[in-house]
Amino acid sequence: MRQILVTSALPYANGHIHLGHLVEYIQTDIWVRFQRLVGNRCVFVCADDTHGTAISIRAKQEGRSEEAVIADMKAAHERDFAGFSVSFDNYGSTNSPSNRALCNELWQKIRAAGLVVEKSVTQLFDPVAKQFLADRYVRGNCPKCGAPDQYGDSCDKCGAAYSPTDLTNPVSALSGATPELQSSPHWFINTEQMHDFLATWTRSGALHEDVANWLAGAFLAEPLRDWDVSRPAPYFGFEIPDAPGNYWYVWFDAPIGYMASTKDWCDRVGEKFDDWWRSDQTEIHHFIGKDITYFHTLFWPVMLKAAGFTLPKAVHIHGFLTVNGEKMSKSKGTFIRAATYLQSGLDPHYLRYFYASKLTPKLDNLDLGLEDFVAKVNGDLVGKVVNLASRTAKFVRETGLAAVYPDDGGLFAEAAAEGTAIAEAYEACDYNQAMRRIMALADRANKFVDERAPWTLKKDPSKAAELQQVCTVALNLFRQLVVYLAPVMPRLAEQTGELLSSPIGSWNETQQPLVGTAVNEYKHLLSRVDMKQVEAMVEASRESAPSNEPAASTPAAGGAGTWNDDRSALDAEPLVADRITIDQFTAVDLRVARVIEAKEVPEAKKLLQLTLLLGGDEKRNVFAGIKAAYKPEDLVGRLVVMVANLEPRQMKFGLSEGMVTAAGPGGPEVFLLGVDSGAKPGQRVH
RNA sequence: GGGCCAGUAGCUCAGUCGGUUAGAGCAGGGCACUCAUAAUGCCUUGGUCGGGGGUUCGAGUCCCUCCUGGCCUACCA
Repeated sequence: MRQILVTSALPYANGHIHLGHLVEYIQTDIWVRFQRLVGNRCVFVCADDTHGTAISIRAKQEGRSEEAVIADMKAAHERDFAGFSVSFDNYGSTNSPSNRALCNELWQKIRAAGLVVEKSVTQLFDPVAKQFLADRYVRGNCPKCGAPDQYGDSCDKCGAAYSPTDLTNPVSALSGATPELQSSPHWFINTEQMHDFLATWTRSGALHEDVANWLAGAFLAEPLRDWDVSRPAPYFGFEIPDAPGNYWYVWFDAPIGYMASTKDWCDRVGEKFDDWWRSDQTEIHHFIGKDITYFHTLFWPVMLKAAGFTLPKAVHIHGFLTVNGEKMSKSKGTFIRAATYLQSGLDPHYLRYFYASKLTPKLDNLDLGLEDFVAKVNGDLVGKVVNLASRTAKFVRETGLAAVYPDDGGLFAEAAAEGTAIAEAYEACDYNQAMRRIMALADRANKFVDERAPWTLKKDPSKAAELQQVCTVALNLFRQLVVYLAPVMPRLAEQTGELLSSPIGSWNETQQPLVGTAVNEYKHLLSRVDMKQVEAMVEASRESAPSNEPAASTPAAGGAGTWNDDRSALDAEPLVADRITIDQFTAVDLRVARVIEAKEVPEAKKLLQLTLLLGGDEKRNVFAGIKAAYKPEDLVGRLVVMVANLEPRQMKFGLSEGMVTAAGPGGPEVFLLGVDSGAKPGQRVH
């Protein structure tokens, strides 16, 4: 029996769980349930990731404490996970006493190992908010192209990367004050000392070959840079004991949260922590998304190694979720929260099955095609698997299963033998292959029922024994499939246990037929999905109507009159605290303009070239970064709002004489400002 | 610009070490069945394996090159 500790990445306490997150939790939970089913000791822990600047800012905006914010989010996360049958043994928080204690312990050991170095860092400091500013909380003019209101790390307009101290006219997004340069001590972990260890560990089999190759090329080919793990006060996190006024950076304490959650579980159930994190007997498996690969494959192993803990046996990395082949989109309604799915009435296990049918050990993105989803659930689960019980159970309602397992031509034995390959596929996270094999078995079982036609036997009382035999075989083949599917469809396994009067609790039950038990009345085990349910869920997730349609015509799931507007957009671009005068506003000459020409700029990735008419022959040539969101032909003729007195800017493709106004985060999600009908080109916006 | 990955049927994808006539599921077409949730079974249409070149007795598979898409990285506006 193996002893296995499994983690999923800690969701950040600043947002709700959505279908993208669920890829990971479902992938992990299936693996965990599989391990338990085959008889391994498998403990699954997770926690909320609670620290960092984003939480503080949100708390401030909402006028309550950080603790209050994270408590609410934790409760919401746990509800969502429970709704999708994610079977954590413990769900903790990085803001816990156990995590603080473990952070201290690791820190001391990493220091003792000689890996900690102190260096002075010069950063922008907000004199009003009295804190240092992370890159994204500094806005200013791009040092390269001069574009206004850019983040401190890179420019949306020209893509230039720079440091926040390079911005011209920098402004704090927190207070609107002009930040000042200020130095402060920071503590770093010198990962370069562990270079050789990492070179070996990344090739130890813990990582997919592609990942090891990427690390070798992108990081390990040259000396590793020191990793800055401290932040000066104020910061929502744990204060570093031997560096008062400084806090551990969220990515230092977050992975330690895996350990803290394990510790909490140990304390609760009477286990020893060292058996799980300081033991050769325990395999540690992390499941993560590819976006956080290097934290888990470089820094984390270094921390564990330096502090003398067990290294991960494997880090399983998955890709991102797309919906209908595209990035999840709030405007298209494909940014679907876990809670919205649950409220829609769709069975959460359907999503588990769908993800399982798509998941492989590769890092590829996974697409949730909504039509595909409906077809798979209805075709595979209802049409093939559950159909076996549905078409035979009632014939043995009175007799129960035969006392001796009849001759089935070797079907059960063949399917039992297939168990090895299915188990290997689960173990390797190749659920796609496991599902394919299971469905192939379902096909064979349905064929058997078709050939033996129990409905014909039913008509001839002298064939009652044969009828019972045929149904005993069919129901055993069904039950075998359900056991194979149990890691994915735990609820179905329970229901099947009730139907056949014998609970399912072990993988071994696929190897031995069930005989002589009572068969209870058949009730639908799963119901078909109607595309309309899915469409309703998408509608409930849609945040802003794509056209001028009033939002009120599409009430959200919460009922009429609710608009379901969360604050995610605000969080992405915090309100500017700095007030302006009316004069400053009127300095911006906003005008209604008609797009009279729009064309592609072939060499440009993001730009369209627009000719805007302000009336008469007053025209402006404007380059707009909206190529991913609009087609030129859809723009010609429409009215937009432009900044008419913006300093003209020489761009690679020509002179840009203004700017069209739009909302949205960028890329395909750009929404041009329009005006209500009646407005005329040239009119000023007041 | 540099690097990495991918491209196989309408869709989603298998395809081992280079080895027979390139497979599956879904979708499409036909037939059967009527127990089952319009479920199931049988038959069937559909591919220049992104293009081109090369190595080889033999290439979806190996090499070169080009095209397309994605990711990483650098730069330009």
